[in-house]
Amino acid sequence: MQLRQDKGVSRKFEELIKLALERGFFTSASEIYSDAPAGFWDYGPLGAAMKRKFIELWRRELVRRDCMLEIDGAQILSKSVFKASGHLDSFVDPIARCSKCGAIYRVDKLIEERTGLHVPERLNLDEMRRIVEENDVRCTRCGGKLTGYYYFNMMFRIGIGVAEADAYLRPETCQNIFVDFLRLYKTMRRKLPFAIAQYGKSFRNEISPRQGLLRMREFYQAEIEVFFNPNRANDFPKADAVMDYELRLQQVGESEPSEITCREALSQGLISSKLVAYYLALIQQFYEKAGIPKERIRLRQLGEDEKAFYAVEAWDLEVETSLGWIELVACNNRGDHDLGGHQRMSGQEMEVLDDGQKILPHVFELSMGVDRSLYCILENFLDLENGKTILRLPPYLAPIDAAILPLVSREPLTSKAMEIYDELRRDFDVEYDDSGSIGRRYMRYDEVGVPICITVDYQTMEDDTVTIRFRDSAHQIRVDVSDLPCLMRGWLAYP
RNA sequence: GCGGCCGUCGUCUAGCCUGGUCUAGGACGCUGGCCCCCCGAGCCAGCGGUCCCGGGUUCAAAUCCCGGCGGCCGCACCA
Repeated sequence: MQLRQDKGVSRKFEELIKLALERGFFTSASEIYSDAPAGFWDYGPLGAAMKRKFIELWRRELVRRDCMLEIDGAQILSKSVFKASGHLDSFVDPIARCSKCGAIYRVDKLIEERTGLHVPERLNLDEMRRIVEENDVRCTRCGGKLTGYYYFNMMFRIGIGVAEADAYLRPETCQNIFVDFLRLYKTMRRKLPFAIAQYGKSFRNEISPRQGLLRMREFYQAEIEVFFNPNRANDFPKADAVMDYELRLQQVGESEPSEITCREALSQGLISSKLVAYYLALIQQFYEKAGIPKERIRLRQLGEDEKAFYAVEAWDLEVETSLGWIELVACNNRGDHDLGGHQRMSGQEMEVLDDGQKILPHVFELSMGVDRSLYCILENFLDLENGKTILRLPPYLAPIDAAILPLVSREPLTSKAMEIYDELRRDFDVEYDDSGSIGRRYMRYDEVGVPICITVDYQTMEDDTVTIRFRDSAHQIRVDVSDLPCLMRGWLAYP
């Protein structure tokens, strides 16, 4: 049930991009230059503030809730890291060029398209060339022969120092976590199972970035890597608390998700272990806390042909938008792919003691696309009814907590409003605004999701009370100025 | 990267086909003033445009031609 439109992007997508540009959520990077490459975006003040609040929710609902360790790693990592992780060899597309017209093709896709033969993921270039020649696969445009076979690696390669030694911008944040695993395990005094989290930038040289924040070349990930003993993945008492929680699972071959408790999913064998069930529950709950309605969330199981090269079990958390279902979190069981790879490559033994024996931990990850998540949340709460734009964000995700507005731009109301602004602005993200009629200002702040407006009027001058006007209902109440900090903390509180 | 459509103030757009009257017009927004107002009020003034970039044709290019860059959709890839 894709909601994808036949023509153009959705109206909501367009309105959101427009709002983002006009009000400072995000804008394309290098904008004023005509050579600005696609796939790079700058967050403006409101976007940066909202992202900060989103990450704070992530810390609250995942990192702190589950006692994870959070690190902040380098974005440039050595070539060896990516040899070990497999990205150097496997994070590639096989490419060939038409010798006549220069058209560029993905060889595996072209073979499948022309011959119907399925090309396995890890077939090497020579074999692909052989298949091309045996089946006389040619350029679809001019019929020319294919030449110049090579692998296009989606990592950005960079040169370090004057010698320009090969290194790469990380294509996923988690490699730092794997490389640092043993030191963290030893120094932070953890026992399996435990998780390490990281929020930061990743870089992928996408062939064709599209759709604003949804596919970028430089993007934020918030990743969680859970290290566990594969023999004891069901010895996991923490999961008991979520056993009756209903996951919205969509298995391979199904077209709709179905709600099923963790307990039931485990007994039917849909999920490999209690540990995996627990983390799937946590991530689904996180998006519910972010305000996405449950029926717009699904955990879709990936088939063999869809999974990343390192995954042995994979679920994507997806959210339904006006553009269709968008993948926000890859939930992958990476097995021992990463620690095993780094152990072989570095010679550093990665095995740890658990349950009386040395084992190489397996990894289950929750790899979240932050920018995509922000898009989906913004779109979800964008209300365009009645010719007005109201961004009905949960208060704890709103970039601005409150606006402080003198009813009219005249003394002593302006000074009084400024006084309240001075009083609040170190504890809250508040703005002062006396420009334009009060109605216009209410609308202005509705558009960017400010949940409450604090209006200073003539009565304020008499009894030190202000009008509180709520974004979602437009209802007003009167409160004492001295009660504002306490009341605001309540209105902005997490659920 | 291919194919289709497209690119004019912050945003939306008129003009492009039929080159000159365009030193590019309007609306919304924004700024200042009057007004002093509890849900986008009104009036006045103002700011704001490399017409995506580069080249070509022409006496003359937003307009015609070529190349590039970018956007959207489709193919594909993915957080």
